[in-house]
Amino acid sequence: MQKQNTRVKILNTAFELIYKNGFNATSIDDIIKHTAFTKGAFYHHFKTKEDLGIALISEIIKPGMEKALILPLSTTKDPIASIYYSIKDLLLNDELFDIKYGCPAINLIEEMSPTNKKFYLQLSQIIISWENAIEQSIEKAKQNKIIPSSIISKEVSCLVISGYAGIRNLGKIKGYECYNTYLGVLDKYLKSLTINQ
Amino acid sequence: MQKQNTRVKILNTAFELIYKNGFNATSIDDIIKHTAFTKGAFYHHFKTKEDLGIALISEIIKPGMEKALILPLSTTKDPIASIYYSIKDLLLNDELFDIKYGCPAINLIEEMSPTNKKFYLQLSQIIISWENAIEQSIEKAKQNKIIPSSIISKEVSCLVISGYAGIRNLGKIKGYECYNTYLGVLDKYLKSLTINQ
DNA sequence: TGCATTACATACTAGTTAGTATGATGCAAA
DNA sequence: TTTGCATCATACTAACTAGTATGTAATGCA
Repeated sequence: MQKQNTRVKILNTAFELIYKNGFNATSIDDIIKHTAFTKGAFYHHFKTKEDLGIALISEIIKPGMEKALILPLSTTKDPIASIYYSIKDLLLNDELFDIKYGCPAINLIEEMSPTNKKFYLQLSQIIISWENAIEQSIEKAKQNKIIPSSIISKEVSCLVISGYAGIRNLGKIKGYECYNTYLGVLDKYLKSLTINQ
Repeated sequence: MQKQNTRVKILNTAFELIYKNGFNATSIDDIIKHTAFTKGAFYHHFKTKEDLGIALISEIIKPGMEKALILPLSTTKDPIASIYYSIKDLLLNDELFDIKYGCPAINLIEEMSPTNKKFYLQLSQIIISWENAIEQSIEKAKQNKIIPSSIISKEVSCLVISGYAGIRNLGKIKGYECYNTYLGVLDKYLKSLTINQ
């Protein structure tokens, strides 16, 4: 019980610091300084710093992305609208995330995936899952005659995901205004795919 | 003459290492180890590591982005096509960039702009310049009756730039295939704006 | 030619880094 | 009660970090 508590506390503290400053720029001393624990506790629960990073992804970032972006798509009657609103909710209403620091998953892809294979594999899974969820939504919309069958679902998912990744990057330098602009054009794009626009 | 040479050599070496590994993960010792010079040379030409980073942006990254993405837009007769082809050229033909490591400018925005004001200001300028160039292209296309005046140029630039930033991030985990998919949907989107599709 | 400045090289420092070694405490089962 | 394991704390190390101090060779200029 207390074991889980300590581990989770360290993990949450690490998440916040790494989210704001990056993985390499956040030291283990930094992390434990922000908790009531010491280095002994850290290395009791995590084998290495890399181990902490992997736990961070699989236990915090991945569930968070799934809850915000994937789950809404699998339970909806209006797949096209759900793509839009899941992203809108995440960008405008998620209190956990600060526009200045972007998206935790995208940040880690940027920083770690080119140089660390374990990070690369974990982060790939998140993106591929989201990609699949969007593509299934598009196929569902085709079946429901909401959008024409000529639409290539892979292209839609590519534009949606790259747009999300990009706007979370640009938000760091342009602020909230660009989120609203992006949501406006995303909405128009998705509606332009539908048969009765 | 030789002074410029040493500085430029250090700068180019630093660019390559920082492009691949990030700014924080690249040490000054790393950089000079990849040149024929020593720490004395480094600190003769650069006041601090931050100073090197700023020089990197203004002397290598900014001119590179302007040449690849901004200049083609200001000298063309077909502004919409130029937006597409400038990005296509950069993604598929630029030998300097490796898909695995993304875009140097986007990488630095991701890593440094939230925590370093000088980086933030320099990198903002690049994005704003590109944004303005795209918006002017859209306005030009409106004047030439290529696209309807109802199109909001700010929205187009937002989708194009966020798409570029995002796909250079996703390229790190998905490889070249996603560049082609992205270029396909970018082409379709831009053509969907035109009057005679 | 003499001199000052530039352009480096070498050797250092103080602080930080991930990770380890060892010890203390509590708790659960025997 | 005692044994053993889990849960931490403290103190350490070796390697690395940005930056400095100081010296020296080359270069431009009077």
